Amino acid sequence: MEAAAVTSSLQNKLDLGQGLSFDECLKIFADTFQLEAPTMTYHTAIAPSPHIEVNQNFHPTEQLPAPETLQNTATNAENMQEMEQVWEELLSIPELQCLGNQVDGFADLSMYPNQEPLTETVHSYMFHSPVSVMEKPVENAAPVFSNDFAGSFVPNVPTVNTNQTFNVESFCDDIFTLIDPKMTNVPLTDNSGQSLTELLNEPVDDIKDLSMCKAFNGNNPSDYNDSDSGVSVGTSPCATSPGQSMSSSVYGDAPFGYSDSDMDDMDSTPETVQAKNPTEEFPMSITEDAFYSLSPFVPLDASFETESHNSPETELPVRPGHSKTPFTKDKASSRQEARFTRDEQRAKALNVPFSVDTIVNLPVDDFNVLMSKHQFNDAQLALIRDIRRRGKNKVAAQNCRKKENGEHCGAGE
DNA sequence: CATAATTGTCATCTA
DNA sequence: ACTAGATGACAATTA
Repeated sequence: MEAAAVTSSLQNKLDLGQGLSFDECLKIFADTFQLEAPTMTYHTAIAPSPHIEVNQNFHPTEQLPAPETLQNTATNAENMQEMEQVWEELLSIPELQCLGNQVDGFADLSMYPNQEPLTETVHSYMFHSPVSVMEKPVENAAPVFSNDFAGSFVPNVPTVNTNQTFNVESFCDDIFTLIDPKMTNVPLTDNSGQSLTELLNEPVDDIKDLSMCKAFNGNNPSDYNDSDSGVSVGTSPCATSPGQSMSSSVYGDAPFGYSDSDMDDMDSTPETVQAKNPTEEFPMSITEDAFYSLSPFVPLDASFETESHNSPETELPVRPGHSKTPFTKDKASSRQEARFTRDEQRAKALNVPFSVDTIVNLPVDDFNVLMSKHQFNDAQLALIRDIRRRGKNKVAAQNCRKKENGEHCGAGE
């Protein structure tokens, strides 16, 4: 039984403790059903979602699927029923719940085949935060999400033609190209190199974008509440009620596994997936996640691979004050990135549309202009200042230590 | 498990 | 008054 084969294959991997990415699962699918992974069409294989062409070259008028697409479509149709069965089995596996979310994301999309902004969002974002897609009230999915996002952080993001084939491998490649600084020369979010004008022109200046963070923050209020300096964040309207809102469903299933220990608070109420205030009705801002997803400091590849793990301690550090162990031993190699991710996370929590690097390295004048340009709330301002202060102090400390070592070497040795 | 080294952060001072 | 830099101290983590 192929269904059983797939299920057991995935389950086996999970049992082995391997990170199982969505991509990987799909490949298992493709292998089992003898599909050509590169041209596997999601709309028949998984859900009646539109074809999505993840191609850097977007051809708005190109509606006809490639020949191989049709072929695979037929092939998939033959296996569709069986695959549905597989999915049911797979979704019965707790570790693969995220797949269900992601598929649901596809399904949701399929319901709105013409919502290009949304599919555009999916293209660059869905795999990183399936829950957001899943839970996003598509009816309310204002184009502002994806539009702002695309315009803000991924100016080169290809527009998705919903009638085209979804190319699995190219999709993944593109995704990683987009999110992995190692695979792209484009500093997508590390806008430290950008001119102030460029930064200011970023359409992330709408306070709505910022408010949308509340959906995300909601599930992680302590995230910004735990500012190391203890400054500020308490004033955030986002930090209303710790332990509430979207909670672990987001972090647990979120490919990026924002399972910072800061989120411990929420673990007690994993089912509390609800907004605390009107602004939180926005499940998540594309901007924020996209931003951090693309952050050069986020170990995306690692987190992506472990997205299905749901292990709260597999990702990201904790602030020193926390008693929890921020890192597992296998994460040691990514300590540096994860360290930086702390502030990235905080910024993410408050939907600060700039990279930590930008915040830290921007000249005072430019920084002030930037702050005035974007209408940040108190919490965001405080956080940004903290990030800037910490970032600068970190550099200063490093310099100081270098200097100390140099002096010691020069004088004593 | 204990220890030293490393690193990030905070507090404080100075320019 | 504000910011940046320097530095000591502390805590967390790693080797």
